Amino acid sequence: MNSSRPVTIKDIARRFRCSPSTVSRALNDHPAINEDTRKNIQEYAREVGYQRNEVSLSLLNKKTASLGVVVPTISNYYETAVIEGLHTVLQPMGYTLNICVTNENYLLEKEYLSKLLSNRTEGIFLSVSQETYDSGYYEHLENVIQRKTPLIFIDREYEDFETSRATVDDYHGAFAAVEHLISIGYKKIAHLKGPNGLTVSEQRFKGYVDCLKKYDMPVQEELIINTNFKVESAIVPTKRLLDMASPPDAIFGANDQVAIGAMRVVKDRGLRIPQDMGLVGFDNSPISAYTFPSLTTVSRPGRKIGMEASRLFLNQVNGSGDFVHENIVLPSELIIRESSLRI
Amino acid sequence: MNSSRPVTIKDIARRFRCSPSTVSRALNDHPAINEDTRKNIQEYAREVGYQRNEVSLSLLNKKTASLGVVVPTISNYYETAVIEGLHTVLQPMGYTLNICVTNENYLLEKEYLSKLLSNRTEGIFLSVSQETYDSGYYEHLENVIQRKTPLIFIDREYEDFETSRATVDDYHGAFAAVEHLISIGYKKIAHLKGPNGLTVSEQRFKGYVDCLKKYDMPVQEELIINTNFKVESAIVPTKRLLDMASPPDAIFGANDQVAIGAMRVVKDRGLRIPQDMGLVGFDNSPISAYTFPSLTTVSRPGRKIGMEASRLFLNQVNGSGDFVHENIVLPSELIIRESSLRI
DNA sequence: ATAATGAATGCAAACGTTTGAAAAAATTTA
DNA sequence: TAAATTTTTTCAAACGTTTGCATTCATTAT
Repeated sequence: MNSSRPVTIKDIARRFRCSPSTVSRALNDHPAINEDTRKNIQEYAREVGYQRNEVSLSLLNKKTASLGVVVPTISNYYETAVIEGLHTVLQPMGYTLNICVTNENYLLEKEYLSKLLSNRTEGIFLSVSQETYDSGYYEHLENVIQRKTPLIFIDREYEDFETSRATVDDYHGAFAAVEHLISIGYKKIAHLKGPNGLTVSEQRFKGYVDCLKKYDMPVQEELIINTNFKVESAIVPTKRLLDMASPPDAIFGANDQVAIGAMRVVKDRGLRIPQDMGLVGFDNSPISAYTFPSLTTVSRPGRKIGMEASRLFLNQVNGSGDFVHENIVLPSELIIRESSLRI
Repeated sequence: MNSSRPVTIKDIARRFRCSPSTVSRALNDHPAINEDTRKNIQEYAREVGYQRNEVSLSLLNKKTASLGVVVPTISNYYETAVIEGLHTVLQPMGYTLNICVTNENYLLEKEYLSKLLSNRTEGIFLSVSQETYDSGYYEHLENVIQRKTPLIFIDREYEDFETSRATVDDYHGAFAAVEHLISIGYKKIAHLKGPNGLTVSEQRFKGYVDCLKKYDMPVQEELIINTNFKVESAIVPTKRLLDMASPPDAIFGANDQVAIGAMRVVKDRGLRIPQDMGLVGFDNSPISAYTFPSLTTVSRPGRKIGMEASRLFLNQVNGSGDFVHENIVLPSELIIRESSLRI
């Protein structure tokens, strides 16, 4: 009663004066077990709250049914949507997700990967941290590759690694967003860029630049300012844009958060959106539809990414040895709302 | 080279024609091992990418260093803040967090708890799902208690369970919010309530009701409408409020999301905030400071809750047997911003 | 009664690691 | 050179479970 040691098969065996094998078979409904024995043992097991020790089974079968999800953050809508997608597919298959948050920190990422391998995780979904990306380190991944643990990149990738990958087409999403602003008639479009070095930031930035070029519009250094993807980080940059001698008439934010930050500053200055200033975000976060005015944005199918990534993993696990890595790129979709609809 | 079986201590022992014990001791810097042997073995181990199998160690030591975090959702700011708090304290201590999302589903919650126990998780942080709460089921918890696995409730609780618990003082937060609206001079205050049955919803609701009563203001059924805590769910209810013969002049939203939904509807109707309509939310989510007007709200220290919950867990683990359960209630704080500052 | 069958159970090894105690090997001391 | 000491290594058991094979026991057929 006061001993909290979990009851084991051996305990039950002692109680019934039989061998552990018999108990194991009884609990697993093995046919070669006497009906009465089976019933008695099962009943007793239920009574004393027996729960099979999965750790020992993992050791025996070399299967842990657990997967690692290593992400830089979980405080954005998109990341949680991805996790939800992974969950939707993998949970019903008996997998447990081990979510590790690196806070964009290389050392933590490294430690997590090592720990996951030590715990014999059967697969790893990785969105590399910014620090890792910046530094160009990749030794911590070699171990994963060497061990042939399936590794699926989410969003961020190393070009020179042979792995599967699921990504949103940030480039074309950004391109479409800027093209839309141009089509409406905005002439001078600024960009609140995401953190340097991240694939998502750079791809969106590239979409922005290429679109301007396509329409023979100048790409002006002073119209491109960095943020860290958080609301606050858009405040100062936006003020700087508005303080310019000839300020932009539209802003393309690298995500909804910074667009919303910009929206606030613009309105504070008494400018009207979209008449005086056009505004586009990225993510299609739930709140973007309910700002005032509602925010034109680019949808990013996080849930789908999670589900696709799961599929890639399952392919790799179930497939034969000569498995070919896939690179899934899901389209992003421009969602036109009030913040850019100047008539 | 092509065999992906992880290299074990036995493999290394074979290679050096020594016993596994020697290898184990060499890798762990045991003093009774010859310096040369140690160096050779360590070098070779590094070369072949040896990583200790933690599963076998878990079995041996009956320690898994993994903790379960069972929450209904991770798509809100608050929940992720809590997880971050847990993380901050527990990660450096070597614990791995196993995050399980129940989607407010009883069966899933039950399955997760059972799985966590089977995996010999050393502690569980639980915010029970709404379904569980509604149904009043608790058998799935008995197992946890019986096994003496430390169980820390976060926010939601069962009154009749002897466990530790960390919570925000929703009641007084809500009370303060409504009192603030009254002090400003708002006369008819509506409430966009959270899902019925949840402690957080009910406590905030109770704070609202009690505050009205304190100031001899009537509690009117038709001014209290349910939402599901999401932005969209505030739209129809707010419209219904505004369509009333004599509509309210202030709205207290059960969280920031619904307050922001309400804000949108109110502005669509051409009403001014805070002049024609006062508005208060709950959570102090990052975006609430940057809406236009910025949203008066009640801060909810999610990070702190996570850290406190960690502390409760550690107390229970390190403490002596005659451990007394603690019930931490952190204060929430009214953050006054523009949406309620009618002068 | 005995051999042959079938049903029910037990034995032992395996998964990978650690660890106290014993053994072996090397070194020092007398 | 033998004994004593120290250093280094090995043995064996343990963690909890499963499973092929061997064993026991009861039943049936001869």
